[in-house]
Amino acid sequence: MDQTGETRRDPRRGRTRRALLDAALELVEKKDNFTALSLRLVARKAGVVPTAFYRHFPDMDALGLALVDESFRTLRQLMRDVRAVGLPQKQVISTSVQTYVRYVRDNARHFQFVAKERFSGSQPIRTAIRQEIRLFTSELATDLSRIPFLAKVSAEDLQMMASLVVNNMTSLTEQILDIPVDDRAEEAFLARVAEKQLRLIFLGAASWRSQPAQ
Amino acid sequence: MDQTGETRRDPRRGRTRRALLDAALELVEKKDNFTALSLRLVARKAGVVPTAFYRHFPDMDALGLALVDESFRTLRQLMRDVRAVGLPQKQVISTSVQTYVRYVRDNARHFQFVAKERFSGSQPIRTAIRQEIRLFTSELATDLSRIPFLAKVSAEDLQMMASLVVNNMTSLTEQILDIPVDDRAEEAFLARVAEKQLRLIFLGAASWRSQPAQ
DNA sequence: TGTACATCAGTGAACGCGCGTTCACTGATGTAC
DNA sequence: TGTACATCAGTGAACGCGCGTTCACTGATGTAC
Repeated sequence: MDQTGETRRDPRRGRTRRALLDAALELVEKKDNFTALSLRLVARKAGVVPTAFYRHFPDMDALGLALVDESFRTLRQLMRDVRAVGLPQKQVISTSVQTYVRYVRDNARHFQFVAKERFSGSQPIRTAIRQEIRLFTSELATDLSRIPFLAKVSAEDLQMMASLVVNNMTSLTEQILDIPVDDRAEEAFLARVAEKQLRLIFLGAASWRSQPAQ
Repeated sequence: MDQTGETRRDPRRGRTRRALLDAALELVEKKDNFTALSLRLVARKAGVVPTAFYRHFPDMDALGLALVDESFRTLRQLMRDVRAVGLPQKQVISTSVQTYVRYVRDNARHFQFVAKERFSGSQPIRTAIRQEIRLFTSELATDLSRIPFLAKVSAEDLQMMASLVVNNMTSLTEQILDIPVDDRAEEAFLARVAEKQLRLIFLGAASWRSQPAQ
């Protein structure tokens, strides 16, 4: 009854689990996507025999869901940190984009995994990712509602604006992941475009309702 | 020398090729993604023996590239038609979104394929899709440059705006594909949100440069 | 601290299966006369 | 139009391979005394 994983003290348990997760992340980059991985391949990369896999996950889907969870747990942490610290209002967009790009770089394998599985993963994995993104968008909508010039925007329109922002950050993420890690020039260019896009969105948002049609 | 496919008159050739393409499209919906399909499975679904596959494509990647080509060829045709006809300026956004949503529904399998393979396909397939989207975005930027209130916007900023629009149409596409075909209410809701997002973008675009920062 | 025991992480052999690709073939179809 | 021939789309057997999963096992590690 008390074997919920918390009480299992064998240190190998945690190490091998970590090794399996890391092996999967590495192999996703090399083999196009997660579905293309085999249990045996992941076990081999992690340095254990195939049957050892079952000590940690019932199947590959369970491992994939653990990766989804990890990916968004750290992203939520980032958002919480940013909210707690607050940002200099002056270049809030520029700073946010810079921070985010660095974060994507630092967690490239997790973002790569999510980008790839968002549409082409197994049904449970797709559902889990979609749910996380929906949650994230709602949290952003709440943040937006606190911005003075958006005070009068309806809840539905705030969601609409939040998803506009999320769509474009998603696109930025995927573009960042597509360029070589050392191409700082291209990275800076993509960041600059994303900044402009966000500025344009907020420009539109600021005059929303006040003059809704062209 | 003259055997470029044009001169091969056996009617079975075209029929089986079509059957293979259709089989792959159908199986992509059922099996999560294209990489997960096997040559044997596609051949079986198309009603031919595995070896017959090689009469039409050297490997699965070649079939995938043919599907990418088909998908964007028809999309480009739609765009050309829209440009030729022109749209009533009054509800240009609303009409465009309606037309596009209907088009996505009518070609759901092709769009599904592209959405899934854009990030998780094999390298050649990803590259082909990316190239098509880049081309599409550039064409849209050209269209935007003809809009009077965008006449003074720089080429780079037009690209930036075009990619903003494409990102959000892409997201709309993927959301449309995710809901059941008969859920017209949800479909209408998604279309309405997309319309608002485009209106907000054009609102921002209209005041771009005239007052670049908030 | 030292020992005896229980737990369970990891092993290794075995299985049946679907895979991509090869090869020699069959027979339907289009073409030349 | 009718026939003889060439082309090549589709067949079917065979191969070696990596797969997921089963099972009985070994031995490292933590715990109770």
